[in-house]
Amino acid sequence: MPDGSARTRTARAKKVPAGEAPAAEPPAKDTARVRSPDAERTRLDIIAVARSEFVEKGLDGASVNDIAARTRTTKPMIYYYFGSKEKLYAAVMEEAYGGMRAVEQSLRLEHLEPMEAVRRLVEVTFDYHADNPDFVRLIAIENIHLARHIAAAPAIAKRNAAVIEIIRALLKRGEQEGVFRKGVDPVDLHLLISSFCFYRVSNRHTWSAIFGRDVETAKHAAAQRRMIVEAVERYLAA
Amino acid sequence: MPDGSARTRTARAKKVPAGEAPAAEPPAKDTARVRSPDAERTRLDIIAVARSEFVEKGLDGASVNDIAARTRTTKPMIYYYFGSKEKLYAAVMEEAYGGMRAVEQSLRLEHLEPMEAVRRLVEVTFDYHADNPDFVRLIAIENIHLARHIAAAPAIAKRNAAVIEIIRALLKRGEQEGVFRKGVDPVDLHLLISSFCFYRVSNRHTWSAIFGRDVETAKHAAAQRRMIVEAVERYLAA
DNA sequence: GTCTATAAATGGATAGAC
DNA sequence: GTCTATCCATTTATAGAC
Repeated sequence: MPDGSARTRTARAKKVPAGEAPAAEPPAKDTARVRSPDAERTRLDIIAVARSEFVEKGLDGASVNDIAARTRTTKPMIYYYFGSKEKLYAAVMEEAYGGMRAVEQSLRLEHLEPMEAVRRLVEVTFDYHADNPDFVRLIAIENIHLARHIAAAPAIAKRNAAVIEIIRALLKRGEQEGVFRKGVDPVDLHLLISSFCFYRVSNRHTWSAIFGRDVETAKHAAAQRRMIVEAVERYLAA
Repeated sequence: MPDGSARTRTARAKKVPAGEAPAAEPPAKDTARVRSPDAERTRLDIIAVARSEFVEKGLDGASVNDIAARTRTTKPMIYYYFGSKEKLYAAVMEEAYGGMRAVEQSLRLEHLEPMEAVRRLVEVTFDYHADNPDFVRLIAIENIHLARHIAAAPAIAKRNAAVIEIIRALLKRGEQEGVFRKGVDPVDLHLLISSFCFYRVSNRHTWSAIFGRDVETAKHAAAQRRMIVEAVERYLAA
């Protein structure tokens, strides 16, 4: 089993963790001091193309040949940089969570009334998923593969679990002010919010095939946005 | 593009819809009068094995070789019965929705008070998803493939859209009795319920990788079940 | 209807020159 | 670091005997 990708290694001193063949000294990838500007440019090019291919066709559906063809470089370079198709995919996954994380960090909910803060949290979560269907697809694909690749990269988990603390603080404040009920679990609340925002994007194809409704219609999207906001507000109300 | 699979054809009189090569008279599959009992047995055997392989590895990840190996028959037979890997997958998909549909039909909500009926609807939906993770995976996989295969089989859509009428009737009754608010869209309500029940199963792997919580723990499952019931009840309350 | 054997293409991955 | 050319396993799919 791979360790996620070479990216997680930060210290040059550390050698290959003893097990696989060293494979011709992979490029040391310090974000601080990059070996070659071109190398990093090539690397980002590969990641961008790979992301789009994996989004469209999944891990098994995508082919390294096709990825290489859309790159400015060639197939052996992909293996030189990433070692395998699966490690390339893992590198794509690692970047995928970045956006939502950034949004969550910029929320600054502590300046708002608790109920107002919840509304904002839900709306922001809704909008992010609606605006980033590629992100949603990547997560769905990763779940098909049992989250093997993000499970192998603990850094991802650590950074992402931060939302829970934001929600926990908000719940506590709301309880103390008497506007929220007591005993709500922050992880479960996050589940309630995320599930709706995610599912309406991830399952929009079966949904529109079965119910003949284009979920993405602006009119329905707005109604659904109001719906989840209100559902969460009412659920939390004291 | 295929029409879904040979299964949807009911009349023997109908010939191949003009386009592809007839390919050696595919087995006429009337559920009423089956040609050979063994043939139907073989067919069901293939479907069962294929379902399990597709569930585990997805459409692209599964291989016809592996499916055939686990069957009591051989690879050419799979092509004889289904024509292609993708049509075999489509046949699996067509059966996938059967269970949930059956559950919905047996609900008999009209004998319950509206609020009690909603609770029951939510609980049954929750339990079905929790007890059938394979079903959830198939739907997730189908969405990765843009629901191409169920979109090609309109019969699936028609049968499944029936829940909406059940919900619509329930909402109307609740409104008239004054216990439900007005103006709730039945499709959106179905979305609110389904999203939570589906997502907590479909995304349990990334979820447990990130939040380190096994969603399937009985304790958490029970809490989440109460949560979605209560969230929907409060959302609907007049 | 059911099998053995194989075609034909594509897949991931590398050797080795520069 | 980057490329050309290629290896070899695996894949979907069929031909053809029975």
